[in-house]
Formats: sequence, C-alpha cells, structure tokens
Amino acid sequence: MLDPVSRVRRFNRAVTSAVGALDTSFLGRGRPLGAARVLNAIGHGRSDVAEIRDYLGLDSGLMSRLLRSLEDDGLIETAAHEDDARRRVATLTRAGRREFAAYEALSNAQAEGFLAQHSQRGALLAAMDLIASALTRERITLDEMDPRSEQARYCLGEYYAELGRRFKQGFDVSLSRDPDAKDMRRPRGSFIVAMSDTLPIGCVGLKGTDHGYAEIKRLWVAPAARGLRLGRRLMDATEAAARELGIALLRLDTNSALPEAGRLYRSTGWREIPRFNDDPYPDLFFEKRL
Amino acid sequence: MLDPVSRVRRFNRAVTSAVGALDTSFLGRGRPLGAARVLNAIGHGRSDVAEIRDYLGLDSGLMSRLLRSLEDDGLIETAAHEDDARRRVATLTRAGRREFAAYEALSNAQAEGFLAQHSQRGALLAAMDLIASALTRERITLDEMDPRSEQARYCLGEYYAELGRRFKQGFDVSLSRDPDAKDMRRPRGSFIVAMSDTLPIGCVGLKGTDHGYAEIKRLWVAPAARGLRLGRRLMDATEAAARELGIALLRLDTNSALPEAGRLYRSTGWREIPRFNDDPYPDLFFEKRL
DNA sequence: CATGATATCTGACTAAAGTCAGACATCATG
DNA sequence: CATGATGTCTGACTTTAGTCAGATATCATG
Repeated sequence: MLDPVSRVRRFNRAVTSAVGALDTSFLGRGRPLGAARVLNAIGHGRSDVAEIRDYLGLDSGLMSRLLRSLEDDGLIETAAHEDDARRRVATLTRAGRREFAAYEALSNAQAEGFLAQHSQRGALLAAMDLIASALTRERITLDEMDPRSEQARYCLGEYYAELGRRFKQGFDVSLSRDPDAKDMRRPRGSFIVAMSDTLPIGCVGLKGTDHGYAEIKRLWVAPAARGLRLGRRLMDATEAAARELGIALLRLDTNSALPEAGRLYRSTGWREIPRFNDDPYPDLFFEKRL
Repeated sequence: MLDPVSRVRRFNRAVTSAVGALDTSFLGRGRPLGAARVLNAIGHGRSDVAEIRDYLGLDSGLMSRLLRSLEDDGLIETAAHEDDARRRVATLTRAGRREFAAYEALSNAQAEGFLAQHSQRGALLAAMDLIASALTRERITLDEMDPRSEQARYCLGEYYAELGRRFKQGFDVSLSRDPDAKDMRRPRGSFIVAMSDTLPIGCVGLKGTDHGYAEIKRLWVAPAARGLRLGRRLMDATEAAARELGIALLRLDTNSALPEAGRLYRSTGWREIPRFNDDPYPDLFFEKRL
C-alpha cells in the first residue's frame, strides 16, 4: 500500500503534530518557548552558556536576552566561568528548580499518558528506542570506560541476557571464562561503551593476555541500535586501541547461533582458526593480525 | 538503565530535533514555514480553505493572509466553492505545482537519506509504522467499504499472509471458504476497514448467510496498530452494523494459533460452541446473541 | 424575504524569534 | 605587553506568527 518513503513521511507527519502538542503544553506556564527551553537545558545540567546556545542553535544576542529574562524572573543566576572569565555559567535558583520541576512534571505526564493509551508497552518502547537511536546516530559516541562502571555493567548484563535467549542451552556467565576487569583496562586492554545521549547502546572489550595475542570479548549492540553499523564502529575502535597498545595479534571466539557476528568478522579481515580455548560456549574462532 | 518514561522522553528529544531539521530544510526555499505548509496542504489535495485552516490549526485572519501571499507569488488560485459561494477553494497554478514538487523532493530526499543510513530497513519501518499509528490513534476512522475496494483487498492480502506465517501448515485461501463479496455488502453483510491517515490498518467482515445467523470473518489488525485496542473497536462496529441489519445471531470461527483473537472474543461476550462448518483451518468456534 | 449563522477578508494590533553591527572584557600567543 | 581571537552583551532593527474586532457576502430557515 505504501512505499518506504511514504511510510517515513507518514511517520514525520504524525510526529510533527505530536511535537507541536508538546510545545503547546509548555506554553501553559506563561513563558515563551525559547525561555522555557533555556530553563530546561540548564535544569538538565547544561550550565555553560555557549554549550546551551550551541545545543539550542540560538544566536548569541537572543541567548543573552533569554538568559536576562530568566534572571529577571529570579529563576537563574549567572556567573563567570571559573577557568575563563569570558564565558558564563548559569545555575538554577531555588525558584528556578521549582519551575524546572514543573516542566519535568509536564513532560513526564505527557510521556505517561502516551504509554497508558497503549496496551503493548514493550513493543512501543522498543520501537521508540530504535527510532531514537537511528535519529541520533551522528551523536553516538564511543567512550573508553572502566569495565566495572555502571554503563559497562549494564551492557554486560544485557549481553548475557541476550546470549541466554539465543543459545539453545541458555547461558551461564559463571561457566564462561569471564575476563578479569583489569585485563580490560589500560595498559593490558580496554573496554569501550557506545553511548547515545545518556543511554549505553553497545560495548566491546579488549582483553590482554600473556600468550602473545589479545582477545576481543563482549561485543554487543543493543537491539534498538542494530542496523546503524555500530558493531563495525566498535570493532574499529577496539582495533585502534589495540594498535595503540602495541598489540599485533587479535583473537576472538563466537557462536554460530550469532550469525550476524560471524558475518561482521568475516567481512572485516578476520580469518577463521581452530579452537584456541576450552570455553564451553563458543564454536567459532577467529584471528586478525594488525 | 532507563525507565519507560525516560525512554519516551529520549524519543521525544530525538524527534524534536529531527522535526526542527526538517522545518529548516523547508525554509531553504525562501518562504516562511506557514506559507510553505499551506502550499503543501493544497498540493496534497486539500483544496477547501476551511479544511486547510482546520488541519493546520490557523486563525482565519492568518490563513487569509497566507493564501494572499501565495496568490501574489502566482503559486495558487482561489475561487468560490461551487456549492457554497461563502467558501473558497484553492488550487495550484502551474508554478505552484512546480514549487510543490520541489518541496516534495526535499521531503522525499530527507526520508530516503534517513532510510539509507540504516541497514535494517524492515525493522526501522515497522517501528515507524507502529509509532505513527500510536500517535495518530484518535484520528483512526472505521469506514464501511466494498470488500473489493483497494483498501479492503490490501487488508485481506496482509491477513492471508499473516495466517500463512502463523499456521504451522501455512494458509491457502483457496482451501478456505472465501466469502463471496456480495455476502459482505449491504444489505446481506458489511465490510469495515480501519484507516489511519490514508493507510488501511485493520478490517473485519460481516458475512450474511441463509442459516439464521451471520458470520464475522477476516478480523485483522496490522502489526503496527496492535496495542491500540483496534480489534475491539472493529468488533464493536461490526456488531453495531449487524444490529442495524436486523441480525440477531453471530457466529465466527478462529484458530488456537491466534490466541489474541480468542482472548478478545471470550472477553466480549462470545461463547464457545461446537464446530459449525467443515473449513479445514479453524479449530475454535464462537457464537454471540445480539 | 427577513434573520441569524457561516466563511472569508481587512485593519490594527502584539508577541516572539531572529539578525546584525559594534562594544567590551578576557584570553592565548609571540 | 601588544595583538588578534573569543565569548558575551546591547541597541536597533526585521520577520513571522498570532490575535481580535469588525466588514462583507452568502447560505439555510421559517
């Protein structure tokens, strides 16, 4: 009935009017949208004036006036940046925090209302995650993190849960050779998390060993981020980290129940090799020389 | 990592900036957004001025001025409505059609660009359909149509395809008792299609018989529209149509491979009865007295 | 055919958003 | 410490969007 482009455009129309409705609800607090947006940006932790201006795409003159109007209303205070007195930082006053909380309540109510009208929340949220990830694709960052960080542990938890679903025999991490965190930290290795906004959507570990090679472990991409070629980006980033650490040979193991992983490795210069460990889960083994 | 409300809000943020970008691309043609929107509404076949005003939510004074500016630019012409000289209808001139085509090209390019950056189109489009249906929920209409209409045939095709996927033995419509179109037209029966925008997203047929009852056939809801309680709305509408036609007893057959259908019938006053036909596919039979 | 309702248009506004040039203080650099 | 770059601010605009009170023409109705 509809070709793909028409389907995207139907989505655009639907979403345009929904965004308009959200904006209108913000006007209910008697403040123009521009000022409300600046207040909310500050409330969400963007204190640096230049950063807010950049985020909202505002002219410096307009930005200055919006800040002044919020200041006059007693909602924010501005001060010189402590490292650079040309820059200004804005913070909410007590009244500003109250006002910000009111906007937050509006946003939350809107979101809850939307969820409440739908009886299949899981599918709806999964669709929203997928689209949010696709739309913010250029803003996904790959950050090297401690494998014990909250973000890393979240990714690993999701990864193990997915293996449990996809392996016929399930997955019990205690039976697998769980890499020691310190093997995935500099200088022995590395752990990279892909972040979209504040949401971790993928990870990969580089585990140093004493056997003349390092291993790639825990490559995972959130279902919502699949199709964005994030797996490849994560692999490229780990290989770059490995080169930086002077690692010349990489190995990894995987399972044929994860065909997309095998395809990725084969298409990016990895060569299948015989089993090189006795982990019970993998049945495919690869190697790549850097 | 994220609770449902935060996930919805992440989606809102992503979408707000995407919508803003689309608006900005429209400004590239040197015309304010308001005028561009009116031009596009006319291009998409909304000729009646009041209808456009209602669709875009514009004040009559503003609308009038926007029309005048488009007219001054030679892009549209307005004339009195042929049935009611108070109303005006707007049509594109040759130059207007050219300009509209340029906007269409921008929209299409944007949609294509978005699709092109994603390697799992099917999943992305399914997510967009789902969200578009959820967002336009209040604008879904149930329209009685000829079962031979394009919209009805599209729904039936999707319905058969889904049965093929969900029945272990597949589904061959020629083996099933395919109802005659005239049995699903007034005065013997009815066929209702649920429309979202111009997209059919569900259907149900009421088939008149000569056995003292009518049958509900072909109840289908598009995957993108599930969770909106559309199945129930469709059933309510058919039952209303049946009452109108003086039908006192309804029957239907279904299959236990479609558990959501069974749940719907049981929760809306249907009573399971013994097999009443020799169709090879159904294994569950229901009846409801009106 | 008088009357009230409806659809559009015009004039006279206001508010919000955005633009631009230049002023000013501060910073980084040689 | 002179110089050019940077970040913010102010004043003086323009454009866009939106509001509101009539004016005008037409329609539906009794």
